Amino acid sequence: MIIIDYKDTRPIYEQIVDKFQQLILRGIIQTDEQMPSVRMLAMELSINPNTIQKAYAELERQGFIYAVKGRGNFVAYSDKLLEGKKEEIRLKLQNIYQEAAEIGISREEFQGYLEDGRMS
Amino acid sequence: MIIIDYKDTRPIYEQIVDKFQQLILRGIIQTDEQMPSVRMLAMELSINPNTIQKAYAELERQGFIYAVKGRGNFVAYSDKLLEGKKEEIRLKLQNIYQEAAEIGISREEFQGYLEDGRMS
DNA sequence: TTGGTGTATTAAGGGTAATAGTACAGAAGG
DNA sequence: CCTTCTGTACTATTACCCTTAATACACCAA
Repeated sequence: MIIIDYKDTRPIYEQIVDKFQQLILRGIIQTDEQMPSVRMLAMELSINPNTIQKAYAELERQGFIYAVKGRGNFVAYSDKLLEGKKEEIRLKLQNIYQEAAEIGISREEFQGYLEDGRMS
Repeated sequence: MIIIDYKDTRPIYEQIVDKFQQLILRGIIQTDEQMPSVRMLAMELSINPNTIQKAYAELERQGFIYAVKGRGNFVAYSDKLLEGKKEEIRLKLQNIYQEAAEIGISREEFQGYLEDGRMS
């Protein structure tokens, strides 16, 4: 379900956060479904429980999951999460467009990248 | 010419690299023009010469400048640099589009972000 | 010769990521 | 009640990267 990419320069906990965001937003893990326990997932990925703990704390902070002491972590999906993610993507797109503009790429040329790329 | 943003989480040397890439790609500093000396720029920005040195080494590695011992660093612009930067932007755009697709955003919706944003 | 240039080296500090180990509290089931 | 699972909290340690600091050396030009 989760795979760590050690070639990725981002920290492990961040990769885990992103992966679970995807799984939740795409409905692969559904509302109120139980997340893997901190210790189980740590064992499975051969990393330290503290790292999972950090990822789960972040997911809870962002509203993706909720924790019940003694029972586990559960998915707390709502439409607001999807909207938040969309907004994040809008911002990233803006930043790239700005970066393109800064080196003299016109809006038309930029849009062209999206057209002829036909990105998978 | 160069301003360091201490609120930025990226390392200083990376900010300097990016800034000079822009200045060179936009033609504000032109081919064979002399770069500020390592020591001078360090003084001006109130940072350590080693940090500038690291930025210049990276710029040289990427082909943006060339160094002449005892004389200074000079701009080595060529069209290939602009093409390289465009390719980098294309890749970033692809990654974002893929991220959008992964949470169920259609190509049309994604293109819409570019239209109605009217990004400055 | 003097002063400015790039370059290399070593040492030290600070921050963050990750690991390791321990401890405590709550829930579930026998 | 007891055991075992769960989350949570805390400290210590290791490792890596960024940055500063202080030198030292080689090269070029005036």
